[in-house]
Amino acid sequence: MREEEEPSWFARWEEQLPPPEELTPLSQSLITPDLALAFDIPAVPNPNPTPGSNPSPSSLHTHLTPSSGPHFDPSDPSAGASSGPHGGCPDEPARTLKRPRLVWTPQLHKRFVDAVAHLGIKNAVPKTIMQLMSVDGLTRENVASHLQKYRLYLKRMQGIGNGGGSSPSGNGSGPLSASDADTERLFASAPVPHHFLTGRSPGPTAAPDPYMPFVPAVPAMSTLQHHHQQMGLNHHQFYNQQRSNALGQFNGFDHHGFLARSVPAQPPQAISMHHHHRMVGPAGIAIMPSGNGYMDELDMGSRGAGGARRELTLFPTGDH
DNA sequence: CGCCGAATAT
DNA sequence: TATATTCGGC
Repeated sequence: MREEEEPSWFARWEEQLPPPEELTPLSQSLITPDLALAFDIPAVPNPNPTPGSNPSPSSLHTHLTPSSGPHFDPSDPSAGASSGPHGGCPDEPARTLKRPRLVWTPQLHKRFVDAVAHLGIKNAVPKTIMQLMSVDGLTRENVASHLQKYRLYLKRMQGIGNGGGSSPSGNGSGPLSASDADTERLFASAPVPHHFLTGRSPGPTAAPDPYMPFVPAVPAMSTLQHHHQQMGLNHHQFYNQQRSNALGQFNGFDHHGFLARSVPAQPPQAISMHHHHRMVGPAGIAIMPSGNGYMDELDMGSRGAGGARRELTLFPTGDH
């Protein structure tokens, strides 16, 4: 019921940008695929050395697919080690190698939703969404797959006539599975724009939604337009920001060149593999006090609950 | 052909 | 399961 909140949409975006720690894992794209496969480690305790002291082993980190750069040169010194003693395929064409499954974390999903919101459901197609997201390594297929699921999710909600954030429980026409719960938490982590459910399309006139600041059909991405110091960011700056933060600095090798070691140790699969620990109420109801389990800085920042508010609040419970 | 979207596969 | 891959239609 609060709607007068209209800070800068981009400000919010910036807010959502996860700290470097969060982005680090994304740089997985850097390591050569074959290396990752070679290292296909079944279990690695804590591949994410977050100095903060938040031993949450699962979720939260977004893994990006290894950027299959057209001509990526995986000449990692450390990486080279793997290609040597194996005697499999000496020359490893990055292509034909399977990328690790992308894990859609709340952050990634948020970007996804924002992009879709900006485009409008009708105009939101995988390729465009992908471009808007500006996530390095993200493929059209990745987005398409997620989009498909997202659409189904929206559809369900439409039927229920509720928008945004609450579980469509109570809907007798749909057996709720654990899968739904999981999915819902993810989707619930990002607010669903109004026009989504109403099937509205933001025309050129654009509705006064906090989601549609401008949205060019496609970022012309022309040369740079230096106009720093501007509150009303231009698309370029906007996107630039995104890009920088989205995947973080996949460019630089990790702090100490340990990337080779630590990264392959973090196969996305492994993460999605074991996620059992969940706190469930006696009645079997998720104990999500405020609604969703994921609480990014966004929420906290807005609320200013006062008290502890820093870092991502995965799960308040360190229980395991 | 590329792309989208739904089905299908893993 | 969630995500990837395939397939048919524009």
